Amino acid sequence: MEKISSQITHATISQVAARAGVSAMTVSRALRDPARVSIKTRDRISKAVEEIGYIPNALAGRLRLSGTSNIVAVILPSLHNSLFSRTIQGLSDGLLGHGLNLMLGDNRYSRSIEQDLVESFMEQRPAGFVLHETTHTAKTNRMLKLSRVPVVEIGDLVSRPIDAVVSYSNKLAAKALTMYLIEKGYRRIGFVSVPFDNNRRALQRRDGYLEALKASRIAPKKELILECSPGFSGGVRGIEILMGKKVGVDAIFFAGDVFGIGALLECQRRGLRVPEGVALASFDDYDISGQLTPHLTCLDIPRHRIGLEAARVIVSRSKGGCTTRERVNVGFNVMVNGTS
Amino acid sequence: MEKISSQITHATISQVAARAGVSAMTVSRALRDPARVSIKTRDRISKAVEEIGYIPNALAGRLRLSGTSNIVAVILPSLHNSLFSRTIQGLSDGLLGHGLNLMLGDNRYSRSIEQDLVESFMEQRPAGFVLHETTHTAKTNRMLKLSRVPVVEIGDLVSRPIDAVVSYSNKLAAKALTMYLIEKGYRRIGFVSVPFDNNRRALQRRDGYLEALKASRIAPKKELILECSPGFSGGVRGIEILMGKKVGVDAIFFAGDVFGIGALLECQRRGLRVPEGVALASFDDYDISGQLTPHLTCLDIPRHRIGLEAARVIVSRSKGGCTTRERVNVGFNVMVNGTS
DNA sequence: TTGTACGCGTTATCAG
DNA sequence: CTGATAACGCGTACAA
Repeated sequence: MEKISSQITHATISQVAARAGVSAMTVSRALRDPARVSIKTRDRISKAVEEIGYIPNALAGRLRLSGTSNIVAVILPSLHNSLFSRTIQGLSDGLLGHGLNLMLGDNRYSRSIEQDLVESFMEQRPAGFVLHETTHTAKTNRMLKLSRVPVVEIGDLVSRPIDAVVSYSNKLAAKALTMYLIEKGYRRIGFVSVPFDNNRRALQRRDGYLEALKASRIAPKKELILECSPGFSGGVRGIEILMGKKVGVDAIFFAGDVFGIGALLECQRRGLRVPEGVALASFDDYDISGQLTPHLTCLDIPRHRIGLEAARVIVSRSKGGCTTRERVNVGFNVMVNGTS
Repeated sequence: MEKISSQITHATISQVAARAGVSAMTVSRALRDPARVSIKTRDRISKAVEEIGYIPNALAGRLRLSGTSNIVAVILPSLHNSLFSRTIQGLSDGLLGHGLNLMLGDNRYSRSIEQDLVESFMEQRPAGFVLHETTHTAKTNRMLKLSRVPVVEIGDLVSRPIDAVVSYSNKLAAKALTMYLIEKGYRRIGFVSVPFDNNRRALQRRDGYLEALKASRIAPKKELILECSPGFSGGVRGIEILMGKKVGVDAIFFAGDVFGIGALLECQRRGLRVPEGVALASFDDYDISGQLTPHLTCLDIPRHRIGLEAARVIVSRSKGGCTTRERVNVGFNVMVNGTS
């Protein structure tokens, strides 16, 4: 890391003080607790502040308070995903007005990058962490626990979070949607996921799917479970393979990313009727889904609310509220629409 | 703003020093410039660092350097928009490996919120600002100029940026796409935008559209220019109105948000053939566009690259590189596809 | 109501 | 190669 030189100039509190003809302390007070400063002095100070464009130095201020910054560190797997945008927006909404700001990083689905980010962010002494990932390297866990900084995990409703968790159960959600398909009469239900390797959420969803089958005494078939790489093309590929001659499915559960949308559009291109030819269901209700006909049957996950609640938890903890383990289940809804 | 109490604990450099049996200074050196510390000492120190889980305090460090933090402040109109996700991802990619982190805020399309954010972020003494907006309040301008912090504006290729600009010309882009439509033979070209009020980018796009008409000696018609609120439904509304009986258009340019997609889907629902019944063109190539048939004719704006280049400029300036006004034109492409 | 002294955790400088 | 000292900008505690 090279040196960060700079022509950057910032007025200091003593410059304001000099200009206003008072001590630095009086300026500090005028800014923080105006009532304890005479009106006359206060006016002179405000004028000086305006004139030289003084902006307090939070680095110094927070340091003096021997404390943390007013930054909340957020680490998501990727920034290029509209689901996460909704969560980020929720966080921003929830932090607004509490003097807390967002610092953002993406771990590119890698635990080791997450570890680097946590370390780097920790150097800023953030007021809290929001992590989408729920499984971490040992070192990441150690850093987070040692610092006792508020941590909210949001990717899955784990039973033993580091600190707090705000999420939904990926497993139960997947199970619920699968059960719905079964009740609806479908028996050969395909399951298309992003690659399972090391992806806890994907595995949880698969488990949910399998549990639903088991509960209904339907034997799972290996050839009905697919791993596809993210993107619309994954959904297309899912249709290609599962609608191939040998497999034979009557419904497909697209359990990740934008697979469901890609699949629905591919069906339309193929002239394959949905749900008559094959029923489709997917995780998450994207904005675009509602524009397609038929509207995709899906799981509605309150992504924005996850951000909002995570923010609430961070705010509460950073003010010294609850400090015991906390689990917030935001739940999910099975949205029955036209593709099933 | 209430007090931020905290049980948060962080080891200090002197604790490491005590444990390693050296002075704080030696620890600092061992971390920053290992070559100047004997191997033996260095090992003892690393051990101590590991044991107590020491993470440097950037607040204190940067303060001593009387300088800026390693945070880059980014302010976008909204976080819930996949275009901005691409820019954010580009920024993240471009900052990666330079020891700079992202701090993020959304101004909700309001200049006064932007002003508050700039002030709040400035308190963190960021290494630079990236602003999507190109018109600011007087105070915002003042704060940014006074601090001499690197600023990159990215929303439009303005001629006199505060500091630097990395963008494309909204006007030329809109003009180019309109010209293309005209050359293609269309004469009654509708123009659908987000509301113009105070939105410089929207106005620039309209100007480009009007210039293209003028250059081709086509008289602009008021009834062909529409303002719709953001979202797919704006595109739907555009179709509803412009395809109504009285208007009569042969092509429509959707100059904002996801209008083009909403419009194309609405045409499909209506059984309106594209481009035979009406040609469609839109700003920005969304991921989903390529999945629709026909693929939308559009302007391809390199959103990710804008983030990347903006990051590059910030990095360069924060290292004391170029400090004169800088304009980076990332350009755009007219992507001719099936809807025209 | 206002000012002084000190310390937050770190690092540049200079001495040893 | 290592340590002592001072200073970064601000706010608590106390004194005036």
